[in-house]
Amino acid sequence: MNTLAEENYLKAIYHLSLNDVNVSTNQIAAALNTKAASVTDMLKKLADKELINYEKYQGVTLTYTGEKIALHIIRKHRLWEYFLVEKLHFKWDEVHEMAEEMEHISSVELIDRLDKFMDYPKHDPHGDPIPDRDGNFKKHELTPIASLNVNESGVISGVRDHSPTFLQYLEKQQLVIGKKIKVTDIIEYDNSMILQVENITTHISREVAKNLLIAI
Amino acid sequence: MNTLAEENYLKAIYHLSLNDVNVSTNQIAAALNTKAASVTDMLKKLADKELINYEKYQGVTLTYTGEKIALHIIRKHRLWEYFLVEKLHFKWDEVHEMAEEMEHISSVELIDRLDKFMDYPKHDPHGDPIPDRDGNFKKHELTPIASLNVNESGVISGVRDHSPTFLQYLEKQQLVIGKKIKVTDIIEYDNSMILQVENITTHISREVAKNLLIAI
DNA sequence: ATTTATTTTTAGACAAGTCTAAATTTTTTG
DNA sequence: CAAAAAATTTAGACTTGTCTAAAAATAAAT
Ligand SMILES: [Mn+2]
Ligand SMILES: [Mn+2]
Ligand SMILES: [Mn+2]
Ligand SMILES: [Mn+2]
Repeated sequence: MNTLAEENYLKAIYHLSLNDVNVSTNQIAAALNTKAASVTDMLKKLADKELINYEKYQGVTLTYTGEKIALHIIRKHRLWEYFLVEKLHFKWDEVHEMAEEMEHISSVELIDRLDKFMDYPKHDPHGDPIPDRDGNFKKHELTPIASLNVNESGVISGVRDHSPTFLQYLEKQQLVIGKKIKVTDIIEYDNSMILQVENITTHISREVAKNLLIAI
Repeated sequence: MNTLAEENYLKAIYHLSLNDVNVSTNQIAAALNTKAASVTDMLKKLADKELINYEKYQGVTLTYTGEKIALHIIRKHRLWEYFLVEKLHFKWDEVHEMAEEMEHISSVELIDRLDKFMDYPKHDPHGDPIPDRDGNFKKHELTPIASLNVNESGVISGVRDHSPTFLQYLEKQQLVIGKKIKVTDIIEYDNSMILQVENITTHISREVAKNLLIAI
């Protein structure tokens, strides 16, 4: 159907589209660790297949079909991540690279059965929503802890940075999905925040606060 | 590490090596649905990497390293087949094509945990042995039902033909792994065989008898 | 509104893997 | 054992996806 490279481009374009309506050649190149010239070549191919809308120098958007394909790959990625954590007991910082390979397994029946096997999980280990087989999902409105004021609270529900180092740090601080937190103080000097995480008090930098998301 | 194409060649050579010490270019081409010229190109590459012993016009054998890699791919293939049947409830004739893709997922830790998750199965859904992480397995000595005489019996433990049509036929006749069978008669005219499978009497052709394996 | 800087595209090349057609080697056979 | 047949390798070409370097277009800045 589509090659591995094409799938990776579609997925990257989808993710970049969440921040910008039109996605630029250079953004894609950066996301895929490749060069702008290579991206241009691929954009032509994807446009020929009518998976993206592409006008020279103007950046791209996904077509309806392109978005469906991207969402299906993301569905597979997140279901496999859930499987790896819930069934094989990997930690949340260990699964992304494996899922990058597994998301390209083509069988639709397989992924639907995997979904059922795990009882239709709604979110992956990082709190990201898992699209259903039609590509639909509820996008939960999350805010960074950084946007809270003193005495406000919420439940940790997602991360903005998926890097293993960040995830490992969070785990060590017990700042994991589902934990209820409350901002008890904000240090004026560097805007760092003091959190109450259940019984524990934790001090996090502004940087961390920006990348840790909560539902209020 | 190795490309998808290289892995498929190594696996094909391994399987063909079970029947012939030296594997020929044409045999590999047939097994992989490709052309002899393409095979020659790849054999040079695999020889450069010291994964096969190759002398022009003489056919190939796997090196120690080449065989280890082949066995690791086969381990992954069979563990995923087991997973698909035992956990996702696919039928034994449905899983091979999916496993052809899944066998290339690279993580060793993943496959070891999958192995543990399923409690270290020894055979895949078709009765083929699953190598352990070091590539070791007990090769069970199986014989085709065709080699039995009247009144001899055994337990169905493997198949020589893995095609969906054959597997579907066997399932319909209840001739599945683990069933005890006894040869009650052999028809002289066409060498077909009458079997007692638990309470049922079944009549199978010589062709089927040759491709259905039992442990005695 | 030009000039400069940045982004994007084009041109040309390369590696992997495949193919067809032709040349070579091995095997078979009369 | 020489001629024919079969198997294998080489030569040259093509596709996919990538790259560098140069050209063209767009955006930013004086
Ligand atoms: Mn991920
Ligand atoms: Mn995730
Ligand atoms: Mn199989
Ligand atoms: Mn099998």
